[in-house]
Amino acid sequence: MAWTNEELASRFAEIATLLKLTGADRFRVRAYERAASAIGAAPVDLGTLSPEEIAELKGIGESTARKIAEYRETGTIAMLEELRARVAPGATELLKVPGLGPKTAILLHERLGISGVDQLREALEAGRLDGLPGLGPKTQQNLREALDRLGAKEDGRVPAADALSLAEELRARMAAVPGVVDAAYAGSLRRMRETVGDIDVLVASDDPAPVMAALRDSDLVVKVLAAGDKKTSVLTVRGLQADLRVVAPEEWGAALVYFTGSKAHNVRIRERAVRRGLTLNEYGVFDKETGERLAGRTEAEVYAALGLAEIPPPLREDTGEVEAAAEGRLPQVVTLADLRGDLHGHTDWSGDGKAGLPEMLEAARARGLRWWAVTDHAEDLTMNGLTRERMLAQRAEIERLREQLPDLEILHGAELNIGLDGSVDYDPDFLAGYDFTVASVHTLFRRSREEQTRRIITAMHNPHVTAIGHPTGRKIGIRPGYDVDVDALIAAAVETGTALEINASPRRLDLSAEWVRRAVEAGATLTISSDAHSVGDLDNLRYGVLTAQRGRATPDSILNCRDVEGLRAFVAAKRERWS
DNA sequence: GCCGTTTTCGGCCCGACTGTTTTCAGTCG
Repeated sequence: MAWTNEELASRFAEIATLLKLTGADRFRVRAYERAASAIGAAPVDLGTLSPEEIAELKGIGESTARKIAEYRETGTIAMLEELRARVAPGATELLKVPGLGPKTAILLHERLGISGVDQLREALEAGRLDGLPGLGPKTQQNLREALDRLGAKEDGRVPAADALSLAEELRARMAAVPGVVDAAYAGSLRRMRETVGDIDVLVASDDPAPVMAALRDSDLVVKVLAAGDKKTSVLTVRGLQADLRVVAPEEWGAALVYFTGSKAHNVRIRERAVRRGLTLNEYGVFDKETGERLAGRTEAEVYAALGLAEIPPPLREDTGEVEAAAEGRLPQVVTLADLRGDLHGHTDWSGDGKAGLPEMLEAARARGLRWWAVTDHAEDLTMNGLTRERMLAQRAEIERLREQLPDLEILHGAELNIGLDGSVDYDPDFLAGYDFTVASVHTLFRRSREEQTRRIITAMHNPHVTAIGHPTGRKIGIRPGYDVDVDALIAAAVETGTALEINASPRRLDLSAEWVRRAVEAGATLTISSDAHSVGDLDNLRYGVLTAQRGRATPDSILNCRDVEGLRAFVAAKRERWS
């Protein structure tokens, strides 16, 4: 079964871009952009639906449905081919230059025949842009600098893992400025997208000037891109743009909604506001007739004024969440407060753990967890693994610590290694001594899809394997992971009663939100696991929760939302059924 | 091109900032 949505979405996005370059009506362009996003986010493979069913999806009408059918039948779309023939091949890359939009791209092409960034560079150097309307010396200089930055990075987005610490640092510095009531990072980072294009920091204060100055003068900033009374944009040391917006405290909720996005979500709720005789902007919800202010201090207040339940940030992608919130059928997604324990964590008993067992346990307890599974590496991982003897010694140590930490339940587990044949470390009797195990692939990534899939499914049939760790092995921005049929893993997880991990490390987020959604729909049980190697890593659980929210997972799908008896019952059920 | 608490046509989100515009267009988010 081919999964064609992503491919289709990119074709429609291309149509939208090409239409812009032909000067098409902007609403028509927006319709294609919406169609692309609706296709990309559809929870079912459009290859399996009839044209009538496809046209029922929000944002997809008759015309788009016809083009989808055409693409399925012929492998292409005539309109797209015509546009490709009309627009010069390099023209779309002009739109990737910050500050250069469709109007300027068309102007450059019509007046100077420019249809690519290299041609633009040459024309700038030769002074051929002089005298064109709207392209004075400042604009030309901005274009030169934008072209230089464009050459320095491959694409504009970086893994969220690379932006989080900088965002947190910026937030903390802004929060420390006198007069600041609240500070948060927003944008795609708050929605927990896997990659982000910039960092958005929002501050509530009645005195914006010192906050703006604190950012401009920061040692984290290499260039100020724009500086106004309400908004400042800078380029940071890591080449990532950061936008700062300061609002009054009573505007905080409205600004947080606006700055968190997504853009498509904002457009959707503003349309809803207009239909109800209201105006929504970053300062609040207002009555259109009287101008009276109706909401703005909190996000919940803003959504309520629009007749909506509060929508968790990861769901704000205009993929049906607004309609669901209006009809009271928003999924009650898992929250950090729902987590009672953590099922994957390391100590310095493993070669790669950085903190001692007592420290890790105390840190888990301090974060409000009721139980914590110690899962150091098993012996087959030669560098970091523990022998049987060391494992038994650790178990004895845990026994002692249980008396010292009466309000934290300690589970003794292990992170097992899945061999190429699907076997795991130790023998069945030894494995039966663990309270819980997670089994992961750590070696031989470059095997075929069939081998990898068979390997993991075989491990799932082991009665002592409770969960599969980081099921695809990817590291965002570093490596794609091994080739594996995740749909088959999900089916086997349901069949065998094995849990699938949502590894909460921002570098992994594995399973991804898209796979979480499909696993939840298939009825699988998931874990949200920190995979902590240090005390601070325990805070990564929140990124796992946000990923689970993006995948619309509710607490009943998440193993670590159960109390410890519930967890033990899950482990026992699988052992009894398959032993 | 899509869509309907204004329902099959006439609308389609809203504001900040920049530069070159002497009142606003273009771009961005």
